[in-house]
Parts: sequence; structure tokens; C-alpha cells
Amino acid sequence: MTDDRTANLLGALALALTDRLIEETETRAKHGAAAPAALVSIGVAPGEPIDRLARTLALSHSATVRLIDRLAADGLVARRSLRDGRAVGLHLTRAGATRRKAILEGRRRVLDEALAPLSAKQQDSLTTLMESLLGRITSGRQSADHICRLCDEDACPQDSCPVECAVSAE
Amino acid sequence: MTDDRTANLLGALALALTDRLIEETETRAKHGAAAPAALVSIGVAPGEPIDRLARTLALSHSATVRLIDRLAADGLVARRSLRDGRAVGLHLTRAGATRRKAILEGRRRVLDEALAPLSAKQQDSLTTLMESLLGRITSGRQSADHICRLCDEDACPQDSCPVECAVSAE
DNA sequence: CTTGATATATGCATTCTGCATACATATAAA
DNA sequence: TTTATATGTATGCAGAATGCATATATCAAG
Repeated sequence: MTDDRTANLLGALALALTDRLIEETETRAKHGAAAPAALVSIGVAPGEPIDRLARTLALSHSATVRLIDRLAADGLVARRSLRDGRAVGLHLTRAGATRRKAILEGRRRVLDEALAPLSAKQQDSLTTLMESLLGRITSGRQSADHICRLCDEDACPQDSCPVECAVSAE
Repeated sequence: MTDDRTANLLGALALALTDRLIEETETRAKHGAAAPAALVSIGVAPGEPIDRLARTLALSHSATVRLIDRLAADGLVARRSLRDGRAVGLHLTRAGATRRKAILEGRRRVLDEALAPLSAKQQDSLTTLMESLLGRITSGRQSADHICRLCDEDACPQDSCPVECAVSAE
């Protein structure tokens, strides 16, 4: 079985890091913690409909519509019509893309600061361990998208992402 | 500098784990994500005033008062008068203590499941690495209490907690 | 006993959310 | 074609959680 203390430290670390990540990204997009995730996710897959974004964010459809309303009012997101006349394709405006970049940079800064005390070698071992944990946590396409909703895709190409791999391996 | 991918994986892992931890603990206490943290924290330090809890939870004072109102209405928390007539001492009722236990067990289950793919040796290395990260993230008493707001104290005695140590070392 | 600080509580507004529903469009069946 | 059903979006409404400003009670110091 797993060690009491290891489990406890993992829980504290996850919570502490997420607090910082939310705080950092939320202030850059306003409209709650889902807003930065929306900007990042739309940037990864432009043109996707609201319905899909709702699942990635794990929000209800109506909450997502309202979120897009707010981001559109801020000039960060634009709705475009699709072949399918029912759906709308979501895109970032130029300002939205800039904001997205700032969000990812803020996130990166928080993570860099946390990782600072580790040597290169230690970072490598941590990476290996995290790959195992992330693979385990993932359960299906929807779960994967949700986990990676704030990820910087450039830093983690699809074929090297343990979350994506876990989905493919199913 | 830190590796792109390592940083990214850490962010994804923290977010994914916290999602699960919140989901698990929130359903057991209702009244939002702060409620389980309140029950856990009150259990660690019974008799503390609302003001102190507010800082641990990183909530405004009024929000904390309302949260305690709700938890008291559910019969989980009791206010007792203190020597200082202005303040109230917070305590868990019997039902509150039971609920707290369930919260910690749920949290533990989530963490155990995530750690399952690691061998004992790997868990040891992970522990060492996390000690460094947690020490780095901590900044003062208030920050430490906040980080540990959902921790199981039995699993992590004060003198072995890297967060506590970071505070003492200041 | 007065003044200022501290701790709690409350009125009010705001934000974010979900549910139920309405509406438009697509898809399939008759 | 017409009809029925499913899908995607939008909106009315209500509820939960929160913060700010403020009121009240108590303590501590002069």
C-alpha cells in the first residue's frame, strides 16, 4: 500500500500549486477560474463548438455559453458560424491570443518557481514519476481534455503527453 | 532553468489531482470547497476563533462567518464562548468529527489511487522531491496553514512536515 | 472613562453556476 | 416531402458562495 506521508504530501502539494495557478491565471482573464482554461483550450483547438468546450471545462452548457458571452464582451473570443448551422465555432481574437499567452506565461512562472530547488537530475526523476501518475489518473478523451485544459501544448507535444498516450492506449 | 515539459506535467498533475480532491471532499461536506477544509482545520486546532480560520481558508471574515453558520446549521460545528468575549471558539460536534473522518478518508482514497502505479522505491523518491517543492512554496505561518488545510495531521506529524519546517526555519 | 483596536455578525450587491425551457438546425424515417 | 427525433445554442430564473461596508460588542491602554 501507499505510504501515509507520501499521500499526504502529494495532496498538499497539489492543492498548494493549484491555488497558485488559479490565482495567477484567474487574475489575467477575470470571470472565474474557468475563463483562463477556456482561452487556453480554444487556442489549442480553434473552431470547436461551445458544446465541446463545455465538456473540456466540465461546466454545464449554459454556464459555458455565459462564459463565452463574457469573454466575447471583453473582445477576447469570437463566435463564427459553422457548416452546421446549429453550432458556433469559437476562436480567439488577436487580443484573446495575447491574453492566452500571458496566462501561459504566468502559469509557467509559478511552476518554475516551485521547481527551482530541484537539480536537473531530480527534475528528470520527477518527470518520470509524474508520467506514471498522470497516466493513471486519465480516463478517456473527456477526462484528458479536462486535465490538460491549462496546458501549454508547445511544451508538451501530443505524442509525448502521458495523458494523451493513456487515451490512445485504451 | 527548468524543463518545459516537466513544468507542464507538474501543472497538469496538480490540477488533475486537485479536481479530484475537491470533488471528493466537497460532496461530503456540501457548502463549497471551503467547507471540508474548515472541518479538517477545526479538527486540527479546536477552539480557535473564526478570524484565524478565515486566514487559514483564505476567505474573507464575513464569508467564513456564513460558512460556519451553514456548518452549524448542519450540526457539524459548534460555537463556544471564550474568555475573550468578542471571539467564539470553534469546535466539531460528534457528527462533525465523523464527517471530518470521512473527508480525510475520501481524500486518502483519491491519493492512493493516483500513487498506485509507483513502486515503494519510486514513492520514496517522490517523497523526497515533494519535500523540496513544498518547502519552497511555503512562505510564512499563514501560507503554511493554508497549504495544509486539508491535510491529515496523523499522517504527517508536525516535526516531519516540510511545510511546518519551512516556517520554523525562517 | 474615553479612545482605539479587535472579533463577530449582518445588509446588500455581485459573480458564477445549474436547471428548465425555448428555439433553430440537422438527421432519419415514413 | 413531411414528420419525428436528436443536437447545439441561447435565455429566464433561482440558488449558492463570496466580498464590501457597516453595525455591534468586547478588550486594552491611557
